[in-house]
Amino acid sequence: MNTENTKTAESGGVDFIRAIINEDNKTGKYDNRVNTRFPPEPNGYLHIGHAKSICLNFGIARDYNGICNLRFDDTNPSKEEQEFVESIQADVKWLGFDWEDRMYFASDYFDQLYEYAEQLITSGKAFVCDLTQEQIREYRGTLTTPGKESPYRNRPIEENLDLFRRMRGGEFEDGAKVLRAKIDMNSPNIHMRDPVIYRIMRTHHHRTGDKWCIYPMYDFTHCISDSIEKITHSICTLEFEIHRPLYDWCLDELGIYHPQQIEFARLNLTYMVMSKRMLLELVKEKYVNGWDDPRMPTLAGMRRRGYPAAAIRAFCATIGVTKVNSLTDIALLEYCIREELNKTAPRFMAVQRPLKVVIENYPEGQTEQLEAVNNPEDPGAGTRLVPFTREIYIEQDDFMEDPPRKFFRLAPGREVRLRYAYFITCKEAIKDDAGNVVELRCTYDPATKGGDAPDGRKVKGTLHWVSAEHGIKSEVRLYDRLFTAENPADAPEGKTYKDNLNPDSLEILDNCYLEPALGGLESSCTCQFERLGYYCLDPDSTPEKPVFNRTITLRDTWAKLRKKGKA
RNA sequence: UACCCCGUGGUGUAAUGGUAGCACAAGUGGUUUUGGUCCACUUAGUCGAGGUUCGAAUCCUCGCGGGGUAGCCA
Repeated sequence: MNTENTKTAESGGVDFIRAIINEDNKTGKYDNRVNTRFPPEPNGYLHIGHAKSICLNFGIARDYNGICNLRFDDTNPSKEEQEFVESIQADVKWLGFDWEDRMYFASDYFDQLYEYAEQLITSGKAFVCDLTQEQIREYRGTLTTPGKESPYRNRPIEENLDLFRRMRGGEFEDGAKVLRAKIDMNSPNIHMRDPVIYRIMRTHHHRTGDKWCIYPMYDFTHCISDSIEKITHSICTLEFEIHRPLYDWCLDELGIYHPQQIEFARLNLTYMVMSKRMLLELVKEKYVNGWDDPRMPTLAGMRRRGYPAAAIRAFCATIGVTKVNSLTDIALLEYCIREELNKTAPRFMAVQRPLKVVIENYPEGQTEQLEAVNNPEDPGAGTRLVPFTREIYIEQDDFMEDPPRKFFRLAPGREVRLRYAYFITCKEAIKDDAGNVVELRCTYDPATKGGDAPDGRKVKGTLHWVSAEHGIKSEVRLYDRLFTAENPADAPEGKTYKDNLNPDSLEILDNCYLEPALGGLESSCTCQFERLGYYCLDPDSTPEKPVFNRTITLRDTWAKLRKKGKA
């Protein structure tokens, strides 16, 4: 077993949590055991922020030859659904992690949790309180003023036990009574002011059905669940820092095995929101087309968008783990995606906005099969044949009638290379009545077959193309950032994050042409459309009409030049 | 204004009392049958003031700034 972690391929190095574990292993605190857990509540889909936690927890287990459990924190049935339980499992697996036979549910512990609650009552550390919700709030005090004790605080133990059993038995209305830990109403930490640990709630639970009408609260459940599972390091996000004294209190009062809670800063990404409430709203109010909309920061959305799991893992390793509240530039994620895809994605040619080109001196009816490289980064990927004909499509952006200085593509009288094919020269641009260029008449040089001129002459531009006769018609969906503000959740007075929605986050192109090899593509594979970007097949595809999602564009220095007005 | 946490280039991080480094972003050149990739280079940082020390991003004090916490949510 590794007791000291140094560096592994997928972890960024020794973060502060691994440093704590190294120290614990030095002192033998947990007998050099490492057991983490990923504990989502099944009330929504997992997002990239969860990926950070998953990579951390499963990554630590991997690095120390320990184990990581998947545990559903399902103690509030009013928000939880089986659909989410399933999507969470699918997403963790897709990300590349395996909990093996260790999938647990907090609801599996309801019986034990109940016993521990009785134990707390018996030791005089918990009481049944009849105060209303509003009264409890008043008695709690505020951030700057102490609370005051509930009049029910000193009920005899036997009475508390009896009342709690009758709560479980369904004798009282929802909300009529709660079980509270008896700690300290003067604590500067509000979470220690006799926190509620059980409430009456007649809600059907997605796993335990109607067996229970009382449900334990997070603070009581989580520490005990960790204890039951013999977790060593219970890693959670910063907002639970203030809950740690309660976590420790419960386990100490119960006198049971005591894991160590460690908090880290959650992920924030520019131009994205990560709150479950907001994501749920985007879905319910149809600002996006479901949880797996490719614009969503959900893992399901990113998967559909074509982001490789390896890229997300690399991203999580790159951002590191600290306690600093931060806002990570989405460009870093995009870099990781491009880096992964550049290595792995097979290349193809596709035209998004077609402009017909007729090669006047190319024989009518002739088809040549030209050899194209599948991936210049991977010689083992081999080659394929692409059909070339007299009429082809090129990209509208690749022609300008009156080009600026630094435009290297096609223009009247100019010669360019068609990738893997021939040099062509533009002879004439044909326009419609409105003056739009609708067709180009060109000639080709037969001696340049394959793309090289025997006389050594050079061209500045190389264009992608698709045979008009052989091209597969397709729909392509172009995605842009969902929000226009760097930090959409941080909206000005009177506005909400929804006012920061980008109205142009989705553009649908329905007249695109694909080279024939794209017809037999596997749906799970993200490929490159040369010179355009990375794309993947969407589940909306039909045999008649494939639909592609643009995962991300290639880096485009030409677009950057134009944007800055330098060209 | 109570308690807790956190402040290193534009962004994310490393340096655990001993040369402030890496990545992204930005920019400049080179290579190139993808204006991709790749390569080289440039810009730019320890929140502030004291203190301890031969030596401080690191330890101490006081400020300043940011975040969290008042669910019968997690």
